[in-house]
Amino acid sequence: MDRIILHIDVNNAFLSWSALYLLKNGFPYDIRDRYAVIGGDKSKRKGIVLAKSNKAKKLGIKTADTLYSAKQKCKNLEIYPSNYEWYLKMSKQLFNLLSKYTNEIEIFSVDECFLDYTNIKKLYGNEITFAYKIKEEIKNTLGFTVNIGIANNKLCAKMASDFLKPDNVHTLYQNEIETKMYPLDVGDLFGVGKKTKEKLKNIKINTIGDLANADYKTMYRLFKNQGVELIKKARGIDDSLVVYWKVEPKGIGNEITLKEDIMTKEELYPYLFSLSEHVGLRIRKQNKYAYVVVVTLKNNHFKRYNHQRKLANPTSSDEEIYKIACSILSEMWQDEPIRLIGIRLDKLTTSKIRQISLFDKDTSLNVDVLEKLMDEINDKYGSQVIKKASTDQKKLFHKRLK
DNA sequence: TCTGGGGTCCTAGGACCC
DNA sequence: TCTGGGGTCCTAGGACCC
Repeated sequence: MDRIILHIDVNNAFLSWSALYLLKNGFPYDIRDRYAVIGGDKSKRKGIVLAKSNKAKKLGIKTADTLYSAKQKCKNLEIYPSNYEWYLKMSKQLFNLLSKYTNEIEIFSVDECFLDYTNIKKLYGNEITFAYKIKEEIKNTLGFTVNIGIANNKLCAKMASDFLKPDNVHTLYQNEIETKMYPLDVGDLFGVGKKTKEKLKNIKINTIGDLANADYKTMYRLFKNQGVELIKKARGIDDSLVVYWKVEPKGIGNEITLKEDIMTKEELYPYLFSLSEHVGLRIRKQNKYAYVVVVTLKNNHFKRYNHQRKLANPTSSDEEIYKIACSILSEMWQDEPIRLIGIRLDKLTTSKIRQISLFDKDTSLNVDVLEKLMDEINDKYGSQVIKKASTDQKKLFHKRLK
């Protein structure tokens, strides 16, 4: 049976949500009807467009444009600040509304999600009718519009929700891929960014259809495995599941653009310290520890580079993170003006204990740890090593460890 | 008045072990 | 003295997404 997947995407999320916030607080008009953008703080050197109204979009203003260039495109552009706390609230309201119908929802970002309709179709009927119904429900109860894409997999549902905006429902079923998707510019394909698009255009691949029919050998030569994946995507093939349980983050990072470029290592230490506190707090909130600390720098030419260090024992301590970060910074220091600095914790684990010596007498070993240890041994030496042991043998093993 | 911050995934090369 | 390859781990960097 074909799957039915919906992708729900808030139209101009940050701008729509800010519009609602302003209206709620007595603002005289709806910024969705103006030449308006949500912008970063210029005084902090973050002057870029985060979201734009449809009117502003029509003048060619794009997300991530500098506010300067956005104003070049529209002299009387209105710029409003972002309000992340409010955005999170609105986001939560949206997902709560949708979870009335099913819990098979995958939250993809603050303003979009996938919904697996396959199993609830018998409850709610035709998916197109359902999509229109919840689109209206969202508009009437929450006050903002969404686009909904309907397809037989996540990739096509996402592509479909990107068709004509705003406030629309589109389908992109298997049998519509050639007519609806093949004519699109190859850069419109999810997963094809600026660089890949350029490379593709160089070999005369201009549309998604061109990519779908591209020569495997050529694609492999130029893009390796990614090339083969790209062809599959262009043909609308995607087997990935709607993952509706809470996804554990793989890493935790914070970075900051400095008010001015900084020339010396020593001046960066205070920033490194406060970043350590930030990521430390976040990782402890999740009861996790990190095996890897990464320091990222961006120089005044916007070149980014990073160094990392793997730890023997994972950590969640501010001081430890800070010390390691300082040491990494020294190692990577190139004596050039620095615009941005960041710390990231990677390879997260829920357990602080990594290695247990089999002959260590005073390990406070519990079953969880034993299981983890077994997993590690199995991973390393092949699954049969421990699987074959009987339960009794396992107990014996456990006892010996004690 | 130049150009954010949070992520994920992939690749390539070197070290190291068997 | 000479010569493998397979596998894993680690690091750096790149591309992409919202």
